[in-house]
Amino acid sequence: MKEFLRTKGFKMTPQRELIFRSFFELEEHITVDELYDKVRILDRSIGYSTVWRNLKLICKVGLAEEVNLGDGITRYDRVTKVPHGHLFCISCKKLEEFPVEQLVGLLAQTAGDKSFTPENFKIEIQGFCEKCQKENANDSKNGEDDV
Amino acid sequence: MKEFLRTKGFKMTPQRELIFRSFFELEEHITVDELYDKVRILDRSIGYSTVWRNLKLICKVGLAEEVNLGDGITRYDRVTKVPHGHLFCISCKKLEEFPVEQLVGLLAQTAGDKSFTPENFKIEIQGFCEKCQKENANDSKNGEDDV
DNA sequence: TTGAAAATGAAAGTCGTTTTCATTTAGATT
DNA sequence: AATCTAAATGAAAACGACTTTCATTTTCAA
Ligand SMILES: [Mn+2]
Ligand SMILES: [Mn+2]
Ligand SMILES: [Zn+2]
Ligand SMILES: [Zn+2]
Repeated sequence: MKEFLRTKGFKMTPQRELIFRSFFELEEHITVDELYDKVRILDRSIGYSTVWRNLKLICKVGLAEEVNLGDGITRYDRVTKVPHGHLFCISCKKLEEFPVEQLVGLLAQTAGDKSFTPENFKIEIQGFCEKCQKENANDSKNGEDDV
Repeated sequence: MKEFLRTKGFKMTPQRELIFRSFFELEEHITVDELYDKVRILDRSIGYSTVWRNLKLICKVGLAEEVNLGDGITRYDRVTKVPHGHLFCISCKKLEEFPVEQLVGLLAQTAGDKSFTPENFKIEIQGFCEKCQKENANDSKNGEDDV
C-alpha cells in the first residue's frame, strides 16, 4: 500500500495507515463520521479533516467511490470487480447490494444511442426492507397523520 | 388547480399561483434557485422560502419528485406516466431522460427476491455528453494536471 | 363579517462538507 | 546523519444548500 501510494506521489503517515486499514477492514458504505469514530478509538488525536481527506484520497486513487443515496450523507463504497446496485431502506437506512451486469449492458447501449460517454452507472431501489415493511404496517394501524 | 389544492386542505395565494404556474410551464429538473430567479422576474417581493415551500408542496401532492444527482443540489422533476432514467453530464450538468420500463420490471423482480418493498427506482448514467466529450478530448491535448 | 388556520418573507439556524492556515512530518537528497 | 521541500496534519473557520422560526398577513369557511 505504501508503495502503491508512493508511485502516485503520496506519502505514508501513521494516520493515513490507520485510516486506510480501518476503511478496508470495515463493512462497506461507511460515512466520514463512522470512520472517524472508528479510528478515534485507536488514535484519539486524529482529526476529522484528516479522515475526510484520506477518504477522498482513497477515491482519487481508485479504491473507493462516493455513494449518494439522497439523504444528504456521503458514503464510501469500495470499488468492486462486478458492478452492483443498491437496495436502500428509507426507514432503517440499511443498504443491500445486488449485481447489475446485465442492466449496465443495456444502459451502456442507451448511452451509446445518445452519443453519451458513460463514466458511471447508478442503479438504486429505494423502499422498505422486510423488517421495516412489517413495522410500517403496524404503525398505520394506529395513527399516522400530521401535516 | 386551486380546487385540487383545496381538496387537500391547502389554500391558494397569488405567490403560490405564480410559483405553480412557473414550475409547470418550465423545462424540467429545475432547482430552487432557478425557480426563485424565474418568479422574481414577475414578483420581486416573493421570498426564497416561499418558493422552496411550494416546491415541497408540489412534491407532497404528488405532482413532482425530488431528484438527487449527487452534486448536492436538489432538482424538481415533474412526475410522468412512464418511468424514466437520467443521463447526467458531469461537465455541463445537462440532463437527458430515457425510458426505463423494462429495467424497472427487472428491478422490481430483484426487490421481490429480497422481500424488499420498492417505492422508487433510480437509474442514472453519469458521464459526458457529446459536446463535453469532444471538449474534454481537446483539453487533455494541452495540460491538465493538478493534485 | 369574523376568526382560525394557513401562508408569507426575512432572518437565523442546521449540518455535512470543504478550505484555510500554522505547524509538523515524510522521505528524497546531500 | 543532517538538510530541505513538498505533503500531511489538526483545529478552526468558512461554505452552501436546505430547513426552521417567528411576527405578520392572508385565505376562506362559517
Ligand atoms: Mn455498494
Ligand atoms: Mn427526469
Ligand atoms: Zn429497513
Ligand atoms: Zn455536457
